Amino acid sequence: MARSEHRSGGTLPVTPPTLADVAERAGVSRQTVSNAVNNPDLLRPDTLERVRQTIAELGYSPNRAARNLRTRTSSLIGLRFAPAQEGTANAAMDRFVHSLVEASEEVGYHVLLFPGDDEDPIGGYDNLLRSTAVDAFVVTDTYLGNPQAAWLSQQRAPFVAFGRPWDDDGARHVWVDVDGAAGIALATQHLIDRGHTRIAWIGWRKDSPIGEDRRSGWVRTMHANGLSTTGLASRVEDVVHSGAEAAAVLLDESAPTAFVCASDTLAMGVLHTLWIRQLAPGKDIAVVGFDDSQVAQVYPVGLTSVRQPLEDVAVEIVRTLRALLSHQPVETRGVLLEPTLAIRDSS
Amino acid sequence: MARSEHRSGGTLPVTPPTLADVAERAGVSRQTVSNAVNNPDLLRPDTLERVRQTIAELGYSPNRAARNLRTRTSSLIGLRFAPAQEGTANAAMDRFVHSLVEASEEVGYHVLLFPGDDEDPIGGYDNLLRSTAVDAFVVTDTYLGNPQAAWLSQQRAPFVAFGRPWDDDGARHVWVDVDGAAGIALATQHLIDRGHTRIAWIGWRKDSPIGEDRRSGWVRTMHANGLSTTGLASRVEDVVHSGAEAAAVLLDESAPTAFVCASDTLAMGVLHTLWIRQLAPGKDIAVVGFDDSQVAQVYPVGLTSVRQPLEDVAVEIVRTLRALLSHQPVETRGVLLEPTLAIRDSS
DNA sequence: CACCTTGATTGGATCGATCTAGGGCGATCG
DNA sequence: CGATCGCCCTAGATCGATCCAATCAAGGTG
Repeated sequence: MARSEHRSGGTLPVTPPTLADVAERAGVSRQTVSNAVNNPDLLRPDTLERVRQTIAELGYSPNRAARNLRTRTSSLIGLRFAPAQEGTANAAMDRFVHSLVEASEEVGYHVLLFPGDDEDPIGGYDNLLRSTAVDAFVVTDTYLGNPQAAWLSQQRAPFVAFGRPWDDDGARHVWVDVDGAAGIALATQHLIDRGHTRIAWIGWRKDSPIGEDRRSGWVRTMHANGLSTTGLASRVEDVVHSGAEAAAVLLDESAPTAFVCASDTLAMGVLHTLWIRQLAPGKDIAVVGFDDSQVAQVYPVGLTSVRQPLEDVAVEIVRTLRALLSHQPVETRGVLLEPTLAIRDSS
Repeated sequence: MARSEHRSGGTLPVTPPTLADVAERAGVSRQTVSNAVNNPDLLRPDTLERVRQTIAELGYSPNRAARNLRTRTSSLIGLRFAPAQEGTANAAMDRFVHSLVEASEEVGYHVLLFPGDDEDPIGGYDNLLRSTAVDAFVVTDTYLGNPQAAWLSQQRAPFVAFGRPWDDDGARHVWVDVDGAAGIALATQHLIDRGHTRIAWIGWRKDSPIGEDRRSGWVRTMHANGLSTTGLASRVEDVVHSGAEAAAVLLDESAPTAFVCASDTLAMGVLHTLWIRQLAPGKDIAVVGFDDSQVAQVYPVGLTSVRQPLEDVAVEIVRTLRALLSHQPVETRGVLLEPTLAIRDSS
């Protein structure tokens, strides 16, 4: 069975070299080459060296499809990719995806993106699962009572969620999340340390568990420092002008000297109100946002913001996925990571 | 050869049904089932119906790995994913990736992300190519004289670039790009229509071909309207404070009434200077940015910005990729798309 | 009626890797 | 000294789909 000749180090041959090519050239069997790649310990050192050299000469790399077929794995992690919403400052996805790609690469996995369809939220998952196109999923939107986590659990599909199963106590899946309350507590304490006592909260509507969680960090820290929260909180939609309006009302009614916000979007609204009223952020009134978005970073004054450790989240998720996929017992059902505070001139 | 029974519509079976399972149950050969999936026209209508029903009953979906192995394709498009740089407003990647994922899905492709390594820019490409893990690539960073495009061309690897081969006239690859000059021309004309005559340009350093291209749109439009550009241009680094400094200098020396910037990042710098000088954006001085980033959208005043038609870019790229992969002759080597202007209160 | 064409379907071979069982060989042991 | 063990390696079978060549039935032609 003569194969086309392979040029070494030049352009890619029309058909890349196969395991059999390497085996023939190195004078060993196919299985030995396979072992050289996957179980080097099984080979005698000199054989290993010889095979490795041949692999290098031919520029051989195992054919993914063949390997996937035989091992019933794909080394792919599926991720439904939703873009940042227009008109908001929410930019977590971008950084998270990058972190996930990096962390996956470290352990030999790649990230496969697929689009989301709000009308058929599990369609994309189902297709990939049925065709065994991916080994596992990372689910990022567990908060809205989405059926994905439950559905995947039911299918026995391996997945890790970024986000706690807020509304489902019975959820049995594994998750990684960032402690938003701790982040807001950090921000609140930071403001208190700067001498503020009347610190207002502008958060999301009450039906958002994430929003309520973050809010609790503010309440907790205020009370722990003997400060009152009455009349200092507002719950609105996550859009700029809502933040602006809320800030205006709070300034009029309660005269706070600082604002802690559930998002950078809301913080931008606060900054807008300050600008209108000729109040200097950071000097007259302090403002803190959440997510350390690009907006927070490039806003002229610099917006202090709670920064999620997305790199660590990604690493933790990949670590957990590996454990799941190798059928090791996963010790903890959930992991909660601590955010940090990116301090800028607005506080 | 008895197989485990498959429950219909319940949890996924331990091993999903195969083509052979469907064939046996429908009382036809494997090839007929394959044809029902891939070449329905070959089947007699009643046979097709019967096979389709069986496929539905079993919840059969072709195994990707097997198909990939046999057809030597993967239906995957590789994309090197670099996150937005911290401290800039550049957010094109996020939206572009989403558009690409959507456009790919439409034609049965998925997007595979892999990390970039500045020290070994072709490493990721090489691995995926050798292991035939992807069918093609989308290359997004052609501008920096990166060796990727040339290397991929040499390897005969199918790819489409998002971005013109600025510095390589001999480049023979296919590309899709957005006409930045036209976008800036649009912005400039918009300002002229508003009555501005002294319109300043703040762009990137001269060694950026993209920056020079965008600048040419400003020059062209100014001259076409009989307006002078002398003393009204500045070239700086793409960071906020450089934009702020440039704006300050220009205001002092040339008293422009409007600024057109090569990026939203620079525009934010301009807005900062205006804020310091108590000048109202949109009233006293007009400002236009580039990229329609989240920053432009949530900045309190609302930053007018040139918006790249990334959805169209993605569609065009996928269309071109399909042509490449089906070995159809690609009629045009490059496609240039027109941006639009997102008009907000800053102008 | 023999011969050819067309349409619908089939069975074996194949893609390139890994799994499984087993073979060769030298070292160790009773 | 033969049996046994472990190490290193090999050959055939296999994963699940598609390619290819061949078969069969039905219809048209001379």
